[in-house]
Order: sequence, then structure tokens, then C-alpha cells
Amino acid sequence: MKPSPKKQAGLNFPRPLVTVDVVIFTVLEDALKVMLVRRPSNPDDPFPGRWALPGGFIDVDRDASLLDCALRKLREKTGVAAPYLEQLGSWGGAHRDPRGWSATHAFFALMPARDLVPDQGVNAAQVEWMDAAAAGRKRLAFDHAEILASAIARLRSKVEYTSLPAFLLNEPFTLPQLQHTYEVVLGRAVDKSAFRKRMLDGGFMEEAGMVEGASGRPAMGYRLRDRSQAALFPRTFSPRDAEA
Amino acid sequence: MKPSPKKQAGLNFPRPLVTVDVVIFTVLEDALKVMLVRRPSNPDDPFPGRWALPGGFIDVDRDASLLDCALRKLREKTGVAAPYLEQLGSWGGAHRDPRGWSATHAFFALMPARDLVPDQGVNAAQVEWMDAAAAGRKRLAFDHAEILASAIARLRSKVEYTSLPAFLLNEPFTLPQLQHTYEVVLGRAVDKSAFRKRMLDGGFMEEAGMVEGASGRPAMGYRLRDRSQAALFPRTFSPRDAEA
DNA sequence: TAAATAGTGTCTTTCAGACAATATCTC
DNA sequence: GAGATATTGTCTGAAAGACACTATTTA
Repeated sequence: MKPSPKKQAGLNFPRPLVTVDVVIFTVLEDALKVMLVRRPSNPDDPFPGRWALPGGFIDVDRDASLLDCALRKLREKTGVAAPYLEQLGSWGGAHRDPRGWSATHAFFALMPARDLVPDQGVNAAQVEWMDAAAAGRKRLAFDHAEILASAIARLRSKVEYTSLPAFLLNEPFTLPQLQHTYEVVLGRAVDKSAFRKRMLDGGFMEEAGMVEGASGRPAMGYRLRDRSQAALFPRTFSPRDAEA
Repeated sequence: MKPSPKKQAGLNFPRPLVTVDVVIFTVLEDALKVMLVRRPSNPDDPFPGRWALPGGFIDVDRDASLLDCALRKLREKTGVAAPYLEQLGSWGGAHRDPRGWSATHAFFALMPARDLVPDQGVNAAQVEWMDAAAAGRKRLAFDHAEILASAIARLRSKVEYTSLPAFLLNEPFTLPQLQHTYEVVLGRAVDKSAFRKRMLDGGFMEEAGMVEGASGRPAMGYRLRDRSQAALFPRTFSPRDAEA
């Protein structure tokens, strides 16, 4: 290794571009949806007119941290202040953005569809909830297709052993509603009895009064004890299938 | 939202500093060790003389990607070309580096102690394998104590349900050696019979001839089928304890 | 043969999954 | 009561943990 006197001298070496992108999931009309925004059509911008994940550059004056920046992007696009939010990973390299070496910090958010504020000042035509499966097949801007694929894989994987789907529902929610959300995300049916045992034994919910449906017997409503983190189950759903 | 014409104009807004840090683990002398390096003692540098994680600025001319940069840091400090390496997360904010808004991409590496090349041109006195528990109690530079704590938590957690400890051993390794490595990382004993069943059923190893120890019966040696990723087990070790 | 270590067998408990049965609501 | 949905109960099979037993080496 040779010494690099430039660093000591004053940080006057080129810096990458730094962005934050957020993969925002919700369940709407019995399907897993992801939020996409359209890139500006100005041909000087990279990927004009393409669909992309919501995100953008760090603003070193306004954002105190990466998490703050992600929360700001979320607020700007959805009006939601504090959904479930975790880090997904970072993607960086010389060629992912034609404007130069860039690195993005990707986050992963879950929110109930009904928390959404329809128009937050952003042009509504530029924002869309797209089916996750359909979005995964689209040619998105930058390396966003790869980031989205990673987010979907992470979600599917964690749904097998965590209470994450509870963050996709408004409170109070019922166990049948929660089960349905699991089934939508997993793409397969799960056993009712085993499901209820698992959720109730998990101890992450508390009762919140009866909730009446359109017909049939009313169900107990529940709310999360802690909306900041998910519960972990000691096993995944149906390990038998998982090995196949 | 107000428009920000600066972005369209030409990216002439301040950019954060971007670094990559690597938490490198090994098992040495029956203990989990982590590599730390000493910060330069020059008082113009941040945190002079403090212990820190190996890492440094992205070099936009040499590093094609974040992963490349992490591999370069690894090579420079350890001489090892391709250990187990995964992303841990990113930490960024206005105050973690006194020189300005900075973001670091943290990685997480596992390697066998015997792969290490003693001196790679770096001043050996500035590099040390420290007990993970002891390092976790030290006041490290930047927010490296937080990053290290996160890495240790991630390692402990994943050891419960993955084959990660196999990456801490030289090949061929025996099942008793592997079990011992699990026990060192987990900090508790595991049952021999259940352990062997789990590892052999996992199907991630292949036989590599008998290995003789100092005394006693020789054991079958194994090597990994795929050194690029760990195997996942359907359950964690002893879920009974995990709930307590 | 004793000591040391590797490897196997067996019993028990736990718990998820399957699925049937029962409960509570509306019309 | 019929239909719809929620909730509970019972049986079974798979797999992990506990722990004793057997096997193979060196001294």
C-alpha cells in the first residue's frame, strides 16, 4: 500500500453521489402492491419517463441521518409519518447511474393501504401502486429492478417467521384478516388452527374489542403492542414444503 | 415540495463522504475474535489513536462497486481474497464523522484463522485480533462500536439457523471441530447427536477423507459444497431457550 | 487395557399441520 | 333455521433434545 497524502490534506478527492430509495409495500385488492414513481421526462435526466422506486439524493442540510432521509421520502410520497421501516441494503458502483459513481441506501416499508393520503402535492399521475409481481417484471430505472427483487425476496422470506404482515393492516385487525394478509404475501393457504396458535402464542398483539364483518360471526380485534418492530417465531411455516 | 433546480442544473450540491468498513471475524484460541486497526495518531485525523474497524473511503477510480471496495479492504488487511462476505447495513448522518456528513457501508466477513497472512505491508502493530466481547466494550472510533454490536448480534442470530460457522474453519474440518466452533460463537454447549443429524441432513458438506487428531479416534473430514453462501436450517437450535 | 475421542441408537417431548366440531352472528 | 364466518378441540406425525451406548484410535 502506498500512502495517500490527499486524504490527510483535505478530503479533496471525488465523492460518489448518495441517494436513498424506499420500497414501499401495501396490500390492496387482495394483492401485494409496491409504490413506483415516474422519472421526469426531461431527456437530460437519467432514465427519462421510466418507472423507479421513490427516492432521491441525501440533503445534507435537512437530513440528520439515513433513516431521517428515508422517512422524509416516505412522508413526501405517502403522507405517512411512521410506518414499519427497515434497512434493506445498499447498492453502489461506477455504472449504475450515468451521472457518475453512485451509492443508494435502500429501505423497505410496510403500511396499511388506508393510511395513504391520496395527494400530497406530488403529481398523482406520476405515482402508482403496482402489483409486486408485475413491477418485478418491468424494466425499471437504474438498478431498481434488482433492489425491488431483493425487497420482495426479503419480505417473502421474513413472512415465514415474523409478524411483518400485521404492519400491512389497519388496527384493529382480526385474526382472519391477518391470516388473509399472510396468504396474499406468501401466495399459498395456511392452516387456520396452526395460524391462530402461532399468532396468539407470539404475544405481540393485544385485544381491542370485537369487530363486526359484513356477515357471519364477529371476530376479536387486535392491535400491535409494539409498532416499531416485528415479532419472531421460532420456526417457519410448514418446513416440510420449504425443503422441497 | 419546492422544486430544486440545482439538481437538474448539474449536481452541484454537497455530497456526503462515503466509506466502507468491514467487520472481520475469526475463531482463534477458542474465542471469537474481531479485527481492529488503530487510527493514525496525527491530531488532524478524527479519533487519533483509537481502535476502529478496518475500512476507508471509496476510491471511485479503483472500486467498481461497494463489494469490490470491501474485498479490496479485506485483501489489504488480511491477504485473503475470497472469504465469506455479506452486507451488514449502512450507517450515515451529519455527526458521525467530524469532517462532515458521512455514510459508511458495513460488511461482515468470516475467515479461518490460518488463512491469515501475518504481514501484508500494513504495520502489524496497528492491526489486532481482539476478543469480540472485549472489543464490544471498547470506545471505538466513529460509531464503530454500534456497527460492531450489530455485527455480533447478526452473527449470533444467524448461527442459530445457518451453517455460517463452517466459514470460520479450514478445510477439511471434522464435525467435532465444527460443533466446537458453534459452541464458541453461541457461548453454550449443543447436543452432539442433534448437531450431527442437523449438519449431515443439511447437505451442504461433502466428505473429504479421514482426519487424524492428536489422540483418539480419527474423524471424517468435510468440505463445503459451496463456499459462497451458507445453508439455512428450518429451525433454530433449542427454541425452548430462545423464548426465555 | 485404559484413555480419549468419534459416531450411533433409542426414548421422550414438543409442536405444527390436518381436519372435524362447535360457537355466534345476520337474515 | 340456514348461511356465513369465527373459534376451539383432537389426533397424528415429524423432528429435536437428552442421554446412554458402541466404535476406533493411541499409549
